[in-house]
Amino acid sequence: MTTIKDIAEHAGVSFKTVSRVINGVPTVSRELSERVRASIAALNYVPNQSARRLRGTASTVAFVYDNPNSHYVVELQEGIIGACRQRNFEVMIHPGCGNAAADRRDVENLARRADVGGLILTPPLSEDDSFVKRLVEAGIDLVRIVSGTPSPDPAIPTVHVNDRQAAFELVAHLLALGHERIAFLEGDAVHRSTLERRKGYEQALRRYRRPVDRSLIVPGEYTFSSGAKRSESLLAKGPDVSAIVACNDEIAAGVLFATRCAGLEIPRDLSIVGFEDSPFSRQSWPRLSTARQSNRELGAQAASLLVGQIARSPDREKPPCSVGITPEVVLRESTAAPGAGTAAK
Amino acid sequence: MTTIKDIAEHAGVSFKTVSRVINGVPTVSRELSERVRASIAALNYVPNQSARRLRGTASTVAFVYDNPNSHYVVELQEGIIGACRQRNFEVMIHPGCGNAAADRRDVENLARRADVGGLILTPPLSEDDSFVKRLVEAGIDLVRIVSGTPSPDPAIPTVHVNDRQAAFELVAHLLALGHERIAFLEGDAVHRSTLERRKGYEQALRRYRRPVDRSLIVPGEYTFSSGAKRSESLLAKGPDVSAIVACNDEIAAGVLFATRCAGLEIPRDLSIVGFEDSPFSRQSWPRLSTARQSNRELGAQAASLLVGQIARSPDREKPPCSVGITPEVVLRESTAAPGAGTAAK
DNA sequence: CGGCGGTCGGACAACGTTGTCAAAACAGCC
DNA sequence: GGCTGTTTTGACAACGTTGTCCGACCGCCG
Repeated sequence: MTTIKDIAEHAGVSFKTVSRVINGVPTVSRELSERVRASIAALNYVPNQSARRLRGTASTVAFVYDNPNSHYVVELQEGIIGACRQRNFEVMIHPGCGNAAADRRDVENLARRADVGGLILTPPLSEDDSFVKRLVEAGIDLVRIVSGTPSPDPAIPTVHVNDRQAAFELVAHLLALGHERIAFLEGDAVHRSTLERRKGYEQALRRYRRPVDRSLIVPGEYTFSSGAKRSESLLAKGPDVSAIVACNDEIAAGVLFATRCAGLEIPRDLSIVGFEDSPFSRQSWPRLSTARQSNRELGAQAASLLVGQIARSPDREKPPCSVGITPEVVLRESTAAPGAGTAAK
Repeated sequence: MTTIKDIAEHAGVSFKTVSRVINGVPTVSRELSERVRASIAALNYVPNQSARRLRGTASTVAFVYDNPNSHYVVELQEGIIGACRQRNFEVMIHPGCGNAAADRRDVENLARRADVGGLILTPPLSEDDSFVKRLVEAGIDLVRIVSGTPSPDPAIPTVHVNDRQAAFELVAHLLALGHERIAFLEGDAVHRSTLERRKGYEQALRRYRRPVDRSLIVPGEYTFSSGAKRSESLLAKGPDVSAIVACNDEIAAGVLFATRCAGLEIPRDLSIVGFEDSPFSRQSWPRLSTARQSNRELGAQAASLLVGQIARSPDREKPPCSVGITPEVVLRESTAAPGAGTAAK
């Protein structure tokens, strides 16, 4: 394995100078600096990250998730990895086990590890406020990704996803199409996105002077079967519903499944919208109208924030640390004016 | 951060004894050993992996992928992470960039890094034989995951996925249902799974004395749109096709989409099967018959093999190193006898 | 009593890197 | 020559862990 000393020998300088060049210390002449850089390229040398971490000059960020949504996880982690690679940070992936209590304990141990510099937390763990606060007060650097609007008091570094706004826009679109009875299928209550999306739904109704009918808001889970089951019973008792807002695309997929079994045609008999722009939403027929967010950007933002936290000088105060992302509405064939037209190509 | 010396102090022993306990050196009395273990648990100490890696006694495996299929990637990586965590190995995730030449260069540099002990390669990179051979000959420990049957000469540690067998069984099932004209939609040619699945398809036809009609084998890609496009043109010119074998579920999803646009009903007018048991196959309507493999197990197997490679004493020969997994056929509502029944619930 | 195996601790080196500090070499200036 | 200032080098410690070697102590056996 090539080390810093091999570079020094190859370039004819002391290994200390090589270290200076790598770390950008300004007191090194241009000539030597270039010779060292040439040698690094020639031997394609990469500094040993383990040694750096041991020394305390490099660090690792842990990406913690417990989410069955694969494309969300992969996109997020690719965003994180990309941002970290630029800055010579390593990424450790930490999947949860599904048990919230065990996961919390796991994460606490993870944060205590010497080779972990900071955490990136995702829902639902990131939305357990007392847990997150405890970690922060213990001096652990972290960034949480949560659903919500940026708070004025960014005591905890956070990336906010403005689901409320996205839901507002989706519902406003349905209202504009002429829908009056719009049902809302919630996701898991532990996910704040459920609450935020419902708030956006209610705000849109109020904003456009429509009543909020609690019987049209149906609790449930972020799963296919939960979507199917709920839409069945919803349509059984209330045939006047002309549009359904599903809290994510997987629920929407369940709705699609169940309504098709019931002989309804989408979007003629029922309009459906989801959230997340999952691959399914592009592959189903009809394709789903939904709200899209760039999870890669989300991950990159979170990683940048965390790196900033970790790299700050310890005496300084924390830098400002709250950013937001608003999903973008994507209209496809699952929405139309009530009774109007089919999804035929 | 708690170190080995904190443990020593807490247990009232020398830090050397703690090291011995952790590394399972037998010359330590049961009593002391238990006291040390208790202290480790009490302070929930985890050895600093960076120090171990620097010392050469721990290592990292890199998981290299370049695959748009999120659930495949996540399941695989969770299998790998689980297997590595037990053995105190770290996992580094290395997503490809989509450019094969750049990826190869990237991986070569990755393998050269001092803090990377070995690689887990996935298709299509793992199936570039000359590239893989070059790495192995350079003394790099790796395990490749490929489509195929275990070879008698396991010079390169490999986990084989027996796609041929799976395809054989799917086609045999279609033949048993009474289908005679069965089309085959290929995936990307760079993926060996395309070839293997086609071979299984052809073997089944031959085994049951049916002709292999080359015009029914359509090249293409592992994408939704490729599936949609090909099934359109296939049905336009050859209306006698009663079943389609798609090389994966995403292609099958495209077929489902296009046939529905064309007004066909599945499975009455056409039977469809896919591969991979993706979430889509369970969420579409009708649900797809497909071949399922446990990607978590696949990842765990690959990781175990690689850990064995890395941990072997350097003078010893390589241990035997080839294992196989055969996907399991899952029958759902997208297959039926030709013309028989609908997918009604 | 002397020697032996089992058990433990101390001292030290090593892994690759970076930070600190002192010192050497060189320049330009009075 | 003596001064300041810049550039380069060397020596050394430190991060946490493991391995090697040696010495100390224990109880046990001959």
